Amino acid sequence: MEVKEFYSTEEKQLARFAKALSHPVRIYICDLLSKQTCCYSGDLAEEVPIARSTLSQHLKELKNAGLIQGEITPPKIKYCLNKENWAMAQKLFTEFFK
Amino acid sequence: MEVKEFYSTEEKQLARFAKALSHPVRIYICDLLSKQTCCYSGDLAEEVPIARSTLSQHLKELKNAGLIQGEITPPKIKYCLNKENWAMAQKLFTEFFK
DNA sequence: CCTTCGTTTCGTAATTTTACGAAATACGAA
DNA sequence: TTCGTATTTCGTAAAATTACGAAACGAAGG
Repeated sequence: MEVKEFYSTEEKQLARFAKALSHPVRIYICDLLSKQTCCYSGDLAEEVPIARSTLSQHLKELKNAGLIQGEITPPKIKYCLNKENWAMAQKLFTEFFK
Repeated sequence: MEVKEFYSTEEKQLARFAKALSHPVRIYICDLLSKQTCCYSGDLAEEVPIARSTLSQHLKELKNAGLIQGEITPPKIKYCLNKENWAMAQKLFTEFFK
């Protein structure tokens, strides 16, 4: 028997997006990706003052939250916003603050 | 000598707000407060499926992030949105997703 | 003054997050 | 196939988050 969920899908999804954005470097990355179309992990690594492995973890979290996606273009990996989910996040936040 | 900050004030502030909103119960609380004007910790405790002490911790986090404020009206405490910071969060998120 | 009510703080535990360097992986080029 | 480049995963450690119940607290009422 399923325990009844207290929180709505929207609430959980919004919290999930918020969590993905709860670190300055992830804000920075998304901001960059929303301005230019895409970027490479390596290019980011040169800008951002953290280890590459740590950056990779942050990218993974954004990816898990669905906000970005990575496209392999050997030997690099090109990251872009996931437009669909980005729009959904935008909508959820807009609703929330309305 | 101050180490130069990599992240801008806006980035850090946005991450801070996002962090405050990164848990469903805190989304729930803010949502409630944005719809009705105010509410009491006790009333929340009856709705929400967590211990009162845990709820108190969540309220504290929202307060620390500046999103809500508590007003003592003995023997209860009335919580409201902090309108000024709420507007700021709204603006930062709107900018961010634009 | 002592009790009660509403709430928060304390003590504690389990889990998650953040961070790093070393090692592993994937792929194209030599 | 071996090398070099780009990136991720692993192993690890420190710190933060989330959760609970018990205890403490502050103000009003008896």
